[in-house]
Amino acid sequence: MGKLLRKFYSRKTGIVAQELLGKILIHKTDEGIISGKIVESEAYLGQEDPGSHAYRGITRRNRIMFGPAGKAYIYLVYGNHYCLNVVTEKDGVGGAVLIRALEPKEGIQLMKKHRRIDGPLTRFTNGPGKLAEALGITGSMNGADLTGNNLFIMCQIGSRKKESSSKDFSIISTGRIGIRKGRNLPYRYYIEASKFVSRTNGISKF
DNA sequence: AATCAGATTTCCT
DNA sequence: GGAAATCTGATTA
Repeated sequence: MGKLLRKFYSRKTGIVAQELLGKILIHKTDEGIISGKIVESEAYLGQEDPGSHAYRGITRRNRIMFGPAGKAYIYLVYGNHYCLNVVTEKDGVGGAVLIRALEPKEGIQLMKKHRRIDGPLTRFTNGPGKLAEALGITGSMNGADLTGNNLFIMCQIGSRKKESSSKDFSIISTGRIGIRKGRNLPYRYYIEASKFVSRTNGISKF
């Protein structure tokens, strides 16, 4: 039940992506705490991964990916949605994990307000753009330090068991969603049987 | 299931 | 200058 430290993030992107499943993402806002369990993630590697923003080296947009691990890499996609990634790997190496879906925990009312919707809880944060909006995350937070006190990730919310590392779920891996190059690499991971993932029908159509 | 508008930045030519 | 972009919600059939 501790906050994840830089040591956790500063490893291979694929490992971090899988180990983030089941962890709790927390955003402390002026209005209150908003949090959820990470149930879906995608690994985006460095220069060797054609699907990654880092593929062509450092640019103005992706420079955060090449910096120290444990920072937030946030960008605007398709003109209207923000995506939250956590930077991985050693300083100087490109890599990040896209957080694709959460299971809402705290701040449900705030999520509802931010998203301006009602309806089933399973649709509050089942997509990268949705969860960023629900948590109040915008591009102005690009580069935020996840080892700080406003936006961070924890092992568990007050669990009495000394669960340590015993995962109580299986991980499914598929191709990544919404990209063209490198789409068949199995770098998307999600918790089997979770009702809060963005989609369960495996690899998206070609 | 399939299509489409929305809306804006980034990066390559 | 222009294509492409780690998406979502609504509409059509």
